[in-house]
Amino acid sequence: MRIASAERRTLLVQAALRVIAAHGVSAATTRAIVAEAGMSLASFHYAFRSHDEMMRELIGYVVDAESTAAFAVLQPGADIRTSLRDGLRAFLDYVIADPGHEQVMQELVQYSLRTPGLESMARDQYASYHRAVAELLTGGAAASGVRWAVPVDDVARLVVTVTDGLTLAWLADRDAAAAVRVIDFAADAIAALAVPLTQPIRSVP
Amino acid sequence: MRIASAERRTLLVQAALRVIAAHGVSAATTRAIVAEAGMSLASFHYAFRSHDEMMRELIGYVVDAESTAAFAVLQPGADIRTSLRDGLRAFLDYVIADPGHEQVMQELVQYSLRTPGLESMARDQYASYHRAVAELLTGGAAASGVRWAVPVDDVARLVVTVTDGLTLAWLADRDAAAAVRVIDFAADAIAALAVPLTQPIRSVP
DNA sequence: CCCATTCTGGGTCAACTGTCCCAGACGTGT
DNA sequence: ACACGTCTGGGACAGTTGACCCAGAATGGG
Repeated sequence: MRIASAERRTLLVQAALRVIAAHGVSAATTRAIVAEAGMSLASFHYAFRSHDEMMRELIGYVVDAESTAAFAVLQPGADIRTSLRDGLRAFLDYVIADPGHEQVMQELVQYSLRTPGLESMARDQYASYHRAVAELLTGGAAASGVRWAVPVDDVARLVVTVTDGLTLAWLADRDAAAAVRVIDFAADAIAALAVPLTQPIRSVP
Repeated sequence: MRIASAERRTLLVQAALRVIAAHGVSAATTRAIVAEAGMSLASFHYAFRSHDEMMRELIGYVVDAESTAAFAVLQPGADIRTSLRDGLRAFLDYVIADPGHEQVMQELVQYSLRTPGLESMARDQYASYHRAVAELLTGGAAASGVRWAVPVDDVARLVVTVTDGLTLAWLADRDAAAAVRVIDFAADAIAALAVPLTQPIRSVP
């Protein structure tokens, strides 16, 4: 093999993610990971200097993956309230369909916060969320012919606050109906922050 | 000693909580806990059959503690929007003052969700939160001369959703100003669910 | 004061962890 | 075909973990 060096790192990271999704961060031991990847212990330490180094790369990997996963389809013409509601419901459906994935994200944030030297990665993870949602909100507003009356970054933080709270509560009590009620309320409330875009915005009125 | 049996269990649980707050769930090993409690290994296994049994009791302990910790002071006469905003801000101040505590709560939820046989404790934890917040909301509404236009349990879930999302984001990026903006928005939006209580409610109008 | 019960100190055990090592298999360029 | 660098298998290591065991200290009732 020739190009395997970086690729095998990715294979090990993905195997580690499968182990974490199935049994949690604490079960992601070096041996469990290589077993999942079908490799031997020596291969692991040939690709990574240490288990910690692999975890660092893993967190960077999920942050990148998350920031490019725009799991919302913007429908031009729909009003912003409907777009928000549909987007949040799609997110909930996704969590319900694959609870392991969001649980991994939550666990990795905790892991980052707890591991010396990795605290900044938790910040990066949230910055990545906020940026992705802000882009979605900007696109959604344009598609609905509105603009945000407050900075879009603030609106993005609201949305992420809701999705996080929503996810945690659903993971704990699996009450999807209650989650939908939260979504409908949040969509209404957040949509109220959008104002009609009658005129192109100009700097000096 | 005579009554030490139950008391020593509590002492060990509290020592375990201190260890978890300082270094996370994974650091809460039997030896670290007895060191924190100033006991010997034998004492631990005299009080608890196993480390797992202690963790189960620990989670029950924090759920009980949380449900009786009404960390909000209701001010009669204040309007409900102000009460909500002040209550949420007080919660944020508390998180900022003692980040370890809420981080422990988050970690314990993840631990419950991951540990076979403890999944129901995560549900209990959230049921406990929702019940406590619902009581607070009922009291707050009464103190402000309003009533909730939707079931108070739904309002409670909204509040818990916000506090969870708020806490996670702040733990990650420590942006208190952004958290306050979220709070102010949430207080406005949720207060809109309250309607004036002009008449005593009667079953048949 | 003595004795039975309750507790503890220290040692021990097997299991598991991350890490390392080395002989040898593999593929590649010549 | 050959030699060389790249990789892997299996084994080993020290450290840590949860659990246990037993002799003996502490304690309180008689």
